Amino acid sequence: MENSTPPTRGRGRPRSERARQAIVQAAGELLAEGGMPAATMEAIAARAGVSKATIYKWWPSRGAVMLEGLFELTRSTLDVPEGADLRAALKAHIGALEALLVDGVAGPLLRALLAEAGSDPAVAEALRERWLGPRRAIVAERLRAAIARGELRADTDIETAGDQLFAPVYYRLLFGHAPLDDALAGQLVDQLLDGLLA
Amino acid sequence: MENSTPPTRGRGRPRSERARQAIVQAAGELLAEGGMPAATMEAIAARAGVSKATIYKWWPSRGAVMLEGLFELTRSTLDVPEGADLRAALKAHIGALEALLVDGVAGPLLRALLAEAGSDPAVAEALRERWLGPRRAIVAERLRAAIARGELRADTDIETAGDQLFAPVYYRLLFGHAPLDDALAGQLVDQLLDGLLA
Amino acid sequence: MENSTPPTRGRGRPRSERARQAIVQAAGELLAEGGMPAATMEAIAARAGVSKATIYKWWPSRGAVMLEGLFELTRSTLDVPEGADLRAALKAHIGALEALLVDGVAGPLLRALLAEAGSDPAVAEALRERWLGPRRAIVAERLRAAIARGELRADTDIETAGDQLFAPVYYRLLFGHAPLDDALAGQLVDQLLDGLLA
Amino acid sequence: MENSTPPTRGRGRPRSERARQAIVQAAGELLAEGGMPAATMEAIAARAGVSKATIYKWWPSRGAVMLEGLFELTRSTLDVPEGADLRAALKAHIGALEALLVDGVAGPLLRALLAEAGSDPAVAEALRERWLGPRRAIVAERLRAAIARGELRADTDIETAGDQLFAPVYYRLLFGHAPLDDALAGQLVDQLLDGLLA
DNA sequence: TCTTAAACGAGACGGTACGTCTAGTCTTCTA
DNA sequence: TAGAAGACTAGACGTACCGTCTCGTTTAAGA
Repeated sequence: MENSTPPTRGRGRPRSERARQAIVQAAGELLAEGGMPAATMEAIAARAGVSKATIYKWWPSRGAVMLEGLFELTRSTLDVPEGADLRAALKAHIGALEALLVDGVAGPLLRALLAEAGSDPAVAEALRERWLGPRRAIVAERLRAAIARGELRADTDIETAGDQLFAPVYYRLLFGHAPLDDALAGQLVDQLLDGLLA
Repeated sequence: MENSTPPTRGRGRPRSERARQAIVQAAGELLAEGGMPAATMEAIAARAGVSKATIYKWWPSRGAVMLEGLFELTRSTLDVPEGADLRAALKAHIGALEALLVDGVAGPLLRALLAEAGSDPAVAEALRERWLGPRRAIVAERLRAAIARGELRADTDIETAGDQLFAPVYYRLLFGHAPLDDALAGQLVDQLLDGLLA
Repeated sequence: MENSTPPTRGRGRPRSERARQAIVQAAGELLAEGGMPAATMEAIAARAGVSKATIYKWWPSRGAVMLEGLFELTRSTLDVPEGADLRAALKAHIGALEALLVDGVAGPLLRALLAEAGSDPAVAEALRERWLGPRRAIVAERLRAAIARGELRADTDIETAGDQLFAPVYYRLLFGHAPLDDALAGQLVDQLLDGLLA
Repeated sequence: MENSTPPTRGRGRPRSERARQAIVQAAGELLAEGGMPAATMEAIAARAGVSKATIYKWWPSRGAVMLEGLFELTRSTLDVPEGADLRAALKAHIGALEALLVDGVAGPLLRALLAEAGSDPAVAEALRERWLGPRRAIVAERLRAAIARGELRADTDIETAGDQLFAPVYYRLLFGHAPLDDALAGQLVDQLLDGLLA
C-alpha cells in the first residue's frame, strides 16, 4: 500500500529548513539596511551563514528569494473584517496595506520586486498572482456585493475602483511625495464613494 | 531671468553636443531593447561611440543619464488644454500620461528610475521635482479653481484626489495586471467626480 | 609473519569489493578520457555508481585512489627474465616499462601522480616505495651481480646508472619531445654499457 | 611615412609593466610557499595587488603565468662555456641545470608546469620549444662536433645521449629518491662517455 | 527468525576558486 | 582641454568541485 504522506521523503539529507529561513531573513535585513545594492547574493549568503550554492539550488534568482521573503512576511495579512460595513471594511483594508508597507522591510522589498519585474517576467507574474491578486479579489468581492445590494451604482467599474483605492498607496511608497499616514485610507474611500462634486 | 552668456565658454575643446545626444539616445534604445540589465554603462558607451569617461564626466550615475533621457523625451507634454471644462481637462491629462507611458521608452525608463530612486535619493528627488511635481501642480491648480467656483466640494483633499487620478496609471504600468487603455482615463475621472454611491 | 584472521571480520555489512573495483576503474577511465581535470571525485563517484562518501571512507585523497589504480594495473609487471644476460635483461626491463607507459592509462596515471606528489608527501612516498623502489631494486641487483662478476667496472655508481637507464623513459613521457619506441631501450643500454667514446 | 617603431604605440593607457612583474613574482612566491594548490589565481591577484581581470587579460591560464615566470627566472642560464673540453662542458651544463632546479622556485615551477602539460597542450608545446629545446640544442651541437672530430663514436644517437645526460636530473627532482648534488653531473658524464663495461 | 551494526546510495550542506562581467577610475594620445 | 581608447582595481556574478554531513536502505553476522 502506498504511503500517503505527500512530499515523497527522498533518500538523501533533507533540505535544511534552518538554511531556508536564514536566507530569506538575511535578504530582508540587508535590503532594509542598505537598499537593493546591498542585498547581493554574496552578502545574503555570508549573512545567513550559508553557501551561495545553497541559495542557487532552491531559488533561480535574487528576485525569487525576495519574493519568498515578501510572502513570508505577509502571510497572514489578508484577514478580512467580515461584519463591517463597506466603508469601514475598505478603510480597514487600505489601512492594513499601508501598515504593511510603511514599516519593516515589506516596503523596500516590494520596491525591489517591482524593479525586478521589469526584466524578469516570472517575478512580475508571481507578484500579480500572489500579491496583487488576493488583495484585489477581496475588495472586488466586497464591491460586487455592494452593487448587488444596490448600495453602489450598477455601472461601477470594479477594476478601476480597486485601482483608485489601492494605487495611491504604492504611488506614495514609490515616489515619496506624500506620507503614507492614517488619514490617507479615510480620504481615499470617502472621496471615491461620495465623489468630488459639490 | 535667463542667463544669456552661453555657459562660461572655457579655453579648450568645447563639450560635444553630439556626444550628449548620442549617449542619451543610446541609453533609451538599450533600455527599450533589453530592459534594465542591457542598459549598462559599457553598452551605452559602445552604442554611442563614446568613451565611458565622457559619460562619467557629465553625469554622476546611470540614473542621471536616464533622467535626462526621460526629460528629453517628454519635454513638451505638459501643454494644458486651457479652455476645456474640468472633466474633459482631467481626462485629457490622464490620457496624455497614458499615451506617454504606453509606447516608446518612457515606460521602461520610468520603471528603471523608480528602481534607482530606491537607493539613490538624488534620483528620487529629481523625479519628484521635475516629473511628478509639474504634472501634479497643473491638476492641483485645476482642482483648486473648481473648488473656488463651487464646482467641487470644499473639503476635497487635493493631494489625495490627484493620487486617485494619476496613481492607477503607474500602478498598471508597474504591475501589468490591467491594460493602460483609452477607457481608463474616462473611468478614473467619472468615478472619482461622481462617486460610487448609488 | 602473516596475520591469519581475515582482517577482523566485524558485524556489519562488509566492504563492497564491487564498489572498490568500480571506483578504481572509473578513475582510470576518466583520466584516460579527459585528463586530470576530468577525473574529479564527483565524476568518479558518478561513473562508478557510488557515493562520494564511500570513496572518502576508504581513500584519503584522489591521489590515493589513483595510486591504487596504478598498482592494480601494474601488479604483475615486475617478472624478471632470470636467465638472460645483462644486456638483454636490462633491455627487457626498460622495454617493459615503456610498454606499460605507452598505452593504456598508466602513463597519464603516473603523470597525475607525479603532479600530486608535489603537494602530497604521502603520494611521493608511496610512489618511491611501491613504484620506483621495486623496479630500481631489480636493476640494482643485476648491476651489482655484474660488478661482482667483473663484467662491469668496480667504480660504477649503481644509483646513477639506474637513473641513466630509466629516467629517459619518464623524461620522454612527460615532455613528449621524442617517442617511446622500441629503439629506445636498445640505445639506452648499449650507449651506457659501451660508452660514447670512440 | 610609416612609423618604424614596431609595437604600434596605441591610443589608450599602456599595459602596466609593474602589474606584469608583480603577477609573475607573486605566482612564484606562492608556489614556493604552499605548492601548486596555494598558487590560485585568486591568491596571485591578491598578493600582486592586481585584479583577476588583469591576469586573464594577458594570460589565458595559470599555466601561462607560470611559464612566463619560469622563463623570466631562467632567462640567462644558457650561457655556454665555449672553450672547455667536451667532458667539462657537459658537466658544466648539467651542473647548471641542477643548480637552477635545486634551489629557488624553478624546481616547483617546472613540476607544476609538467603537471599542466598533461592537460594543456599549449603548455606542453611551450615547455618543449622554450625550455627543453634550447638546452638540448646546445648539447646536441657539442656532441655532433665531438663526433665530427672523431672523439665520439659515429653511431652515437644524439637524442638518446642527451636524454641520458639530462633526464636523471628531472627524474630525481620529480621522484625525490636521490639527491641533486654535485657528484651527479660528474657521474652522469663519466659513466656515459666511458661506458660501464670493465 | 530476529536483531544489530556497518557500509551503502543519495544528496544537501558550508566553503572556496573558477572565469566572466560591470562599475568607476586613470593614463595616454588625438583633435 | 575635451574626447576616444583602453588598461586598471574592485567586487558580484553564477558554476563546479571540495570534503562533510545526514538520511533511508541494504547486507551479513550474531543472538
